[in-house]
Order: sequence, then structure tokens, then C-alpha cells
Amino acid sequence: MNNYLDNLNSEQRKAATHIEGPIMVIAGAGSGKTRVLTYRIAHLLKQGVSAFNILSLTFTNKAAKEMQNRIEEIVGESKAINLWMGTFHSTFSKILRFESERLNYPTNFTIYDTDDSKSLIKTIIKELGLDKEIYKPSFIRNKISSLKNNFITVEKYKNSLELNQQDKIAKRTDFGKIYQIYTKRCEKAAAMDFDDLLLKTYQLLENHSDILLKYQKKFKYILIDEYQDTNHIQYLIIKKLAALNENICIVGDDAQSIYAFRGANIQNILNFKIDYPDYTTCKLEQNYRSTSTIVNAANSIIKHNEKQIKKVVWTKNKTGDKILITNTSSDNDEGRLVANTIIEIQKQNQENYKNFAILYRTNAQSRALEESLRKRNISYKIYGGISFYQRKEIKDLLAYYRLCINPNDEEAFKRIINYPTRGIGTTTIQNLNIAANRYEKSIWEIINNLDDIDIKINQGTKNKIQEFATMINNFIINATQKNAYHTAEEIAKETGVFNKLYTDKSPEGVSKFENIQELLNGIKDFEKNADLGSNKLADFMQDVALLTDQDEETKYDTNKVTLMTVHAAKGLEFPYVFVVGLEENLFPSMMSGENQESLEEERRLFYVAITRAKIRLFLSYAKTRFKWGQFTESKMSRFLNELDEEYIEKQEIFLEKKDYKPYKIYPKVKLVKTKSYSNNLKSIPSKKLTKVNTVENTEIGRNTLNKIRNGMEVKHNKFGKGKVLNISGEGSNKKATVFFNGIGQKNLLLKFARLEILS
DNA sequence: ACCTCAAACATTTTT
DNA sequence: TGTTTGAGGT
Repeated sequence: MNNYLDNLNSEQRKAATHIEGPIMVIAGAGSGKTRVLTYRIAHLLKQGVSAFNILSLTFTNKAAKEMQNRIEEIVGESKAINLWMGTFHSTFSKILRFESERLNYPTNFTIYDTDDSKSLIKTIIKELGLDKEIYKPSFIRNKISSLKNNFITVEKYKNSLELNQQDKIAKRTDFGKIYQIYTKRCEKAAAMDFDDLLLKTYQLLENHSDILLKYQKKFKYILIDEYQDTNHIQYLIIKKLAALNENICIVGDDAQSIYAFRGANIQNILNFKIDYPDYTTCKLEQNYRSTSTIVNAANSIIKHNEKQIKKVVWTKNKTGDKILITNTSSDNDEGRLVANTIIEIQKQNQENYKNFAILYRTNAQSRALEESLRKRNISYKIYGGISFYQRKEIKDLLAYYRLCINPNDEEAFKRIINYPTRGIGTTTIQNLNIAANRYEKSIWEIINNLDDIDIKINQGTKNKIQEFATMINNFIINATQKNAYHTAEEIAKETGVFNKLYTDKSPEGVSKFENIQELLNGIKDFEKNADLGSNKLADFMQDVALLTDQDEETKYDTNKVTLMTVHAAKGLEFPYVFVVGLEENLFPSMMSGENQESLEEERRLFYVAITRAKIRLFLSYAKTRFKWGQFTESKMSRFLNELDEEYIEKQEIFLEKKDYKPYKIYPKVKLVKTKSYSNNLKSIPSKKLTKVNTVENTEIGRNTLNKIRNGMEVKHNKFGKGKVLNISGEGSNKKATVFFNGIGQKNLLLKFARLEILS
């Protein structure tokens, strides 16, 4: 058996094996950062450290799962089973549930997602009778979120003269009141928002020294991935947890910091040096992912940023093709260009769809792309946007589940009290709300004691409410006694949700019904895989709010083109990458304006985008784009001018007008001569997207097409040597069946396959 | 209380 | 372009 560390270069090995004391790993894009973390944990385990003592914080649950699997492969499953691996939010929610009584929260507290928070803020603003133009719910929510992430509690906020002064200037003097009521209402509903998961963890550690000590002793070794994207409160928590042993390993890349908008702070990397003066540093600078063209082009971008830690990312990989920059007349044409290109490459190189990714700045851009892909029958998977758990029908049913686990959950209550309609309208709900506020109880407590309360509701409605309460109370009992799936199905049926969607035969209704079934299937799966003691509905619901669709099992999407925002692509890599919509006011975003700081973040985002590509990178921008129901003109992104000309090639595309018949929409390409192109004609020929440049028209191509016969020995630049077994088809549809040594039989379209005749 | 239709509005990026 | 909100009718 080989030494498991043989797979690492010297710097990676240092990062993986230097296990005592603080260590900071600055890891360039594609430098094997995940590999280092994986081997570091494996090494710790091999050295006899118990998995129970290791805490590893990653950016997504998916990344954690992948790392866990790779570690299990190295050290065996039994040794790795007690590892704590996950995102900040999911890990800390586990701790919070475990220690909930210290915080006066029930174990089954609800996690409010962004929509829940916004909706609660909206009700508060309405209740206070404030102008919703001045107090925009999403603005208020963002502000509360950023306060929490900077550890500014309600009390701190109220005591801060500076912050109060700012409110006065902005004529938003009631903000503090909203913040306070919001906090109180969350507590009353036994709910935590995303930021509470961090804030309350910190408060737990700060106010209870015994708990702090317990976790300090437990987490003897702490590893943090994507450290450049941690915010202040996360920094504070880590600092506390690591204070006893100081065995902390942070891995990050300042050039890939793209979450400043939600409080990420590069200062955290700099603080590391101050907090742990005897730290060790590692710099992983060798890129194993991309061609040198892509690596160098990325470097030429990032050097325009002033704020950065010095490092030189380099690679031994081959030069590869130039980066193609294309200008199209509209966003639809851009979509067609991308779809056509994918088809061409797929035919030419026998590539799988899963090797392609299309990255964009905003989710809204996906529509035009999706349409083009659908028209060309390219299967794709889209991440982000409206994820499964964000769909209305799913949220509605989940609201019932939430209510059964935590009946004080105000947002869940509001969602379903009259869904499906049961004659309890807005005025009744308002009256209930008023009573709840007056008695300082949750609405749930009010409706369970309707007869003892002074409230203006007529008897008919009262009966309906009590019927509803009885139903929920029955569910609550069932949820604790019966297994998850049984309870979930019963709730879907008894409430009428199931039936309401079943009878709706419109396309949307059918799809909603299917989604509900999928949710129920998911719960069934969960129950099957769960341990005996934890297969209740409450167990299933624990992490649902923290799930993103990237965490979903990839059972259906084996071979699909990936569509996602650049943010979502962080940490991923693909052989072929398209970055679309490189226009001013889109990428860089309009919101960043001319502000230096946010412009640098946009530039880092672009850096992240292009460093996802392994083999080929395509950049495009459109002259006009459909936005808010109107065509808007756009200018080329400044970032394209910042790319070193040595690595790029520009072309202009004229697509035939709106005719989507497949055989007609190949792009007609005209190369626009740029300095780099004309000076450098001898450079490596790109695999062009053009008809002009398909193999059919090259010398080798023509030879192959006309001369190939059965039994010939041929050479393919990817599959190597092989023998022709059969020829079929005519003209440009001529196909050859070839048997390649060590690979097997392939059907090749001669128009595209680069076959060389050997004999 | 509920339904329907027209007008207004909206888009960074995410746990 | 799609979704959400508010007015008005039943």
C-alpha cells in the first residue's frame, strides 16, 4: 500500500501534516485546497487523534459530504464516523439544539428562512403603522442581518449614539423599535433566523463558561475552509473555540472573497496573524486545474485589484486554447451561441454534457439560456433560483409540519391558517394578532383558549378556528408517536392539501402535485435511512431550512449541463465553462457602481468565474438585453479590457434571424482581427465554433471523409489508434464505427472526428 | 370572506 | 417578462 501522502506536493504536504499549532494556508484557485483539507484530517486520524475531537467547517453541506467520503476511503469508515463536518450554520444549529435549554429555547426551535424573516418584518411594520416606502422589509431585514453578523444586539444598538444618529439622518428613527420587536417575536415563536444561529452560538459560549470549556475540550482540532468568506461573528466564535488548544487550520484565498455583501471580512485573515503570533503559513500556488492560458488570464485580471495578499499562481499544465470572447446582438442570441457551441464541442470531442457549465452574474439571466438549451434538446440542471424547498406548494406543506413541531411558529401559522381556505379571513387573523400582542402570547395559545379571551370574533368563525386547533393538536400527538412518513402523509391528506392539488389538472397544478409527492418520497427515504430513535417528522424538519438544492442528491442529473450563478460555482470546476453577460451594469453589477471596494469584489467574482474552467473558457456579452420587459442597450464589461490580449481571441457573431430550426442556426462566424490575433497567427489553433473551421473543411477532414474504408487503421487524437469496423450514412452524415485499443467501440461522425488514416 | 382582474413592481450575489 | 398587490364585484 502506498503512503497516502504521496499524492501531495511538498507545500501541500506541509499543510496537511503540520498538525500542532495555528496554521494559515493561502491557497490559490485550483491548487488542491480540498485535497489538503482531506489529507490533513486523514493524517490526524492516522496519528491517533479521535474523530470526536475534530471540527471541520466547510462552505456547503455538499462539500462536507464529499470530504467525509474521501476521508473514509483513506482511513476506513469506522474511524471517520464521529467527525463534525458541515457548514457554520448546520454545525452550530446542532450545538444550539443540544444546549437549547440554556437559551430558553425548545430543542425543536424553528429556523426562519429569509422569506419568513421578511414576512415577519412586514407584519411588524404594518402593526406599527409605518410607511413601507421608508421602511422597506427587505432593506430592514438586510440591516438587521448585518447588525447581528457584527455582533450588535438590540441593546448595543439602542446604546449606540452613532447608529441612532444615522437613523435620524435617514429619517428611519423607528428602526430600533422594529429590531427590538422582531427579536422578541422570534423568541416568542421559538424561532431563530439564519443570523441567530451564529449570534446565539456566540452568546451561548460567552455566557456559559462550562459550555465553552466543554466544546473547547471536544474540538481539539479545528479546520476552516473558505476562511476569506467568514464574517465577524463567525470569527468571534472560532476565536473562542480555538482559544484553549490553538490547533486551528484556516484555508482561504483572498482573491476569491466574494461574500462581503453578507458581512464577509478579509480582515479576518489579517487578524489571524495577530491572534496567533506563532502561526505557520503555507502558500499553495501551483494550479493543477486549468490550462496555463486560463491561469495567466486570471492573473492578468486579479492584478488590477489593489487589495490583495501577494502570491503567484502558476501551472505546469499545457498552454491550451485561447479564451474566446464573443459579442452577440441580444441575450437570446447569446443563449443560442452557447447552445450551438455545446453541441459542436459535444460532437467533435464526444464530450458529456456534464462537462459544461454556464455561469452568470444574476439568476434572472438563466431564462434565455434555458430556452436555447431546451430548443436544442440539451438536458441541463439549474442550481439556485427557486430551489425545491422555496416552492410555494412545498413551503405550504412544510408550514403544517413546522406547526406540528413548534406550534408557536408564527410564520408557519400565518401561511396555513386559511390554506386550503376554511373561512378564516384576514380580519379574523388581524383580530387574533391584536389579541396575541395584547396578552403577550403566541397566536397558537390564543386560539387554544378562545373562550377565556376577550376577542371580537363571531361564533361561526370561532367554531372554525377551534376545529383547526383540534386538527393540529391531533397531528402534534401523532408526530411524536408515529414515524415521519406516516405523519407527513396523514397531514397532507387530512388538511386537504393533497386533494386540492390533485383535483387541479392545470399544468401548474399537476407539477405542484408531483412536487408534493417528491417531498413525501424524500421523507420516506429519510425515514428508511434514519436511526431508530430519530426517524420522526421533527428529525426530518431539523435541517430543512438549511438545505440548498446543491445539497440534494444528484440521482437524476447524471449527465447534464450545469447552469448557476458565479457565487454558486465557488469551489467547483468544469472542463468547459461559459461566462455570459459580461456587460457593464450586469457584471460588474449595477449596484457596485463606481465604488472601489465593491468593484474589487466584482473583479474577484470574475476571477472566480474564469478559474472554474479546466480546458476551455468562453466569454460573451450582448449588445441588447431584455430587462424588466424592455430592451436595454449594454456596453462591454470593463473586465474584458483588463484581460491580457495574449490570451484572448475576439469574434463577432451574426446569427440568422429568429429561425430556430436546428439545421439553420449554426452561427455564421466572422473573425474580427485583433492585435493579438493578427500578430500571432501561428499560435495554437483553437477549436473554433465555426462552420468554416469544422473538420470537414480541413485537409485531414476531407481526406478522412472521402477516403475512409472498412478495415483501415486510424488514429484519433483522444482515443488513439483503432480499426474501422463499419461505415454508414452519406455526405456530411457519414459515420464510422471504430474499435479503439483499450477503449472499445465508438460511433464517430466523420464531419467532426479528427481521424488520421494510418494504413 | 373570497374571487378576479388590472396595475404596479421588480432583479445582485446566499447560509 | 412574471409576480405580487389592491380595488371592486359577488
